[in-house]
Amino acid sequence: MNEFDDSDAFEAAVSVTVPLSQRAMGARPMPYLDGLNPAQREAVEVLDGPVLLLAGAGTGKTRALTTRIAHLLTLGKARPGQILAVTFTNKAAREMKDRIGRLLGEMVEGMPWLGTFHSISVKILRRHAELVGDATLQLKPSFTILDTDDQIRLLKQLIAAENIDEKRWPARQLAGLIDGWKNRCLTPPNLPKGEGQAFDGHGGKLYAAYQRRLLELNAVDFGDLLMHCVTVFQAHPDVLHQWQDRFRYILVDEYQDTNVAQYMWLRLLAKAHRNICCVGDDDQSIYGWRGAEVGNILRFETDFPGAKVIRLEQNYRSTAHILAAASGLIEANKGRLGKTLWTEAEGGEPVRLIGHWDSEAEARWIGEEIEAFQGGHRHSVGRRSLNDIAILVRASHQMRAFEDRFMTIGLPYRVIGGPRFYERQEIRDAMAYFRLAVSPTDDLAFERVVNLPKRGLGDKAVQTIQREARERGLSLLEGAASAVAVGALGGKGAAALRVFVEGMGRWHADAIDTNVRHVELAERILDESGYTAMWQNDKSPDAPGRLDNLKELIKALEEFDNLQGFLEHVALVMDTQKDEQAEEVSIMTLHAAKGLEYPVVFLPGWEDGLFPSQRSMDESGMKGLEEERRLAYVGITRGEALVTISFAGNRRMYGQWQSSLPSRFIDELPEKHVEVLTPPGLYGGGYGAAAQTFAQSSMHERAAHADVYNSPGWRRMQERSATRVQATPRVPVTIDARATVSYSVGDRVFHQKFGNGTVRGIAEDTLTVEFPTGFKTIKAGYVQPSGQAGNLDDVPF
DNA sequence: GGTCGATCAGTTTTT
DNA sequence: CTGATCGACC
Repeated sequence: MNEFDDSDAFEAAVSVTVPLSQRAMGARPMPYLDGLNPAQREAVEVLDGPVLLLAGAGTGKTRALTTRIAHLLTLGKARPGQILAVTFTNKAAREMKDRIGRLLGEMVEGMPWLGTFHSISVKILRRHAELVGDATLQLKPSFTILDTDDQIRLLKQLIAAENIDEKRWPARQLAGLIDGWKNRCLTPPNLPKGEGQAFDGHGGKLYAAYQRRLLELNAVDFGDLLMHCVTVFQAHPDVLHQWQDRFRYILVDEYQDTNVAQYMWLRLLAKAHRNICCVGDDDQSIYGWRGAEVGNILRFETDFPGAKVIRLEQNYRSTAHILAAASGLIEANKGRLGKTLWTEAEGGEPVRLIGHWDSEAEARWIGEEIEAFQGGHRHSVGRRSLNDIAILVRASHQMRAFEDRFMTIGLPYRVIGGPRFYERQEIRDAMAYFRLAVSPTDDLAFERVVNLPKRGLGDKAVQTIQREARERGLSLLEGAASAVAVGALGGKGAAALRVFVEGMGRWHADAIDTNVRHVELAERILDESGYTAMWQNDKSPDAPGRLDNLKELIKALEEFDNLQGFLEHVALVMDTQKDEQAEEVSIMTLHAAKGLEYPVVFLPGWEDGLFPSQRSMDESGMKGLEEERRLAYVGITRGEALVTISFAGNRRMYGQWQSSLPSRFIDELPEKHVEVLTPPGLYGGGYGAAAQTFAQSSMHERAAHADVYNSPGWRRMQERSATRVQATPRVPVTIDARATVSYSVGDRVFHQKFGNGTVRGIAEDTLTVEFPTGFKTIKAGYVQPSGQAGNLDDVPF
């Protein structure tokens, strides 16, 4: 319970990791040091004083970091509770725990201060909550953490209270501003005058009102976690000293992504002993748009005079061609700390470059390439599992072309980084019910679920409840009870509200009763409130999926002792790792790909305006362009064996076809390491004369009002490909469809995305299905026989 | 109070 | 072309 006395039992375990007896018997004392290269070894062994570890892509950064921790522990320089190790994501924290565990035996839970900036800040803040606020009102240690939804809802109320036209000044925008301020640790009183004028002159005032309201709700948002910590440290030197003493060694992952608040947080904690080791790569800084300051890493040596800078440059991931292409590109950026990645690996294929007629052709071609890989008919790279292949796009809307295409040809894929489990609507709704049952004063949760499922309680009823609550100084739930009692509400809404309030009373009683099993209680809340029924009665195609998610939520509850503990956990650890066994191609954004690696990588959409993104360049000029270039660098360096860059001359955007020029980044790639492929349909590609004629005639048409094929990039492609014309082999591949069920025309089938439909045609394993949204051609493996087969009511005409 | 149509905007995302 | 959001109407 009390993290202050850490885990002594655990520390005992560490000391026996390498028992003296074993050492005396000749066991190597530090086996984990074996196999490190000289730079990595230095990174592990220079323990005291400030260290900046510049770790290029694929250079064994995590290994160095985790080994360093193992080394600190083994040498007895610090106990586990005295090491602060910060990451940005829960995933990274989890991975570090796992790897330290593997290095030192089963001690995974022993690092209480290994976690994200936010989770560590919560732990710190809970101990000093009363120092946040003013003489009239302070935060309490039981504060709740608001998610983005709650935050927006709150801001909407405040904007309305100020009589501001919410249409011209949307709450989202204000949320963004406030976020930006908190990222820079600007509290309302410290906000520069000019900045406070943002949002039609009301920015500063609304910010102050918002902070006040949060305090009243005993709540904080994500930005507050860091900012409050910093302000507490600054205002209370005694508190700061206590933490400075505790954390003898500090390690920071992805330092290039830190914002001002995180930077201040770290500096304050490291000021006394200066044992801080920051790991990062200035070339992979891609989060400037959300407050990250590359300057933090560039300035490290000035911030910590005498800092030791260690470069990890030996790459263990990619071929020399891939590294050279990436390095050549990133050299165009100014103000880098500078690194030269190298590899011992020999051979490998150059980075491939191909231009396509349009975005559909691009998707088609990539689909065919992947099928060819799967069949093992392609390249030195050999046969590849779908799990080895990733498509990395600049913007998520690019994914659609691939999804559509892969759906049609029956190529299994997964999208990484979509809406996360705990961000889904049904999960948040359920969570709000649980929150309210646990803390009946959670007004935001009340507002979320009071009319969900529909209970006939609209804006007016909610206003009545709010008035009632305010007048009597009650929470909304109590206010609702009171409104029912005094008969402030008429009609059926009153009856429904009574049921809701009574139910909530029962659930709360059960929530605090340790004899009631929380998993069962959770299920009961969802059933008795009518929430489950709401989705059961919902006929939309995603309703079954939502019910599944709710089941999964209940299952996740089993790992906790009570609802309270679960809610606490979920506020910060908003991800669940689902086992990904299936063979699927991964599709994701470049941002989501950071830190990942794949043998085969496709980088489509390298067109000026899309990548680099026009908006980035407009908003941030050269800085923006450089960040885009780093993004390109991140993309290329994800690939291990084969990277393929492509662009399209035409792309459908907002329903309109728009022509585009190849990305300027293409011309920045070093030619020696690039092989230009000939697109099918042009210059005698694999599609035959008819396709070629078609392509060429259309090409002239296009050229009439777009200069795509006169662009430098395109011209150079033509020059390069003049000597080698490579036909694209088209290998027919049968993708193994899942369950083999046979269908006949007229059968009812269900599809995850399109819902229920009727089979109208069959060709081999491909079905033509009529969905409410239209006809689709789909591999049989992608649909299931519909449970409602034979129900004539559901069959159109 | 709920539903349906018009209107409008439209990167990248973690906690 | 989509999807989200808001206001008018039932």
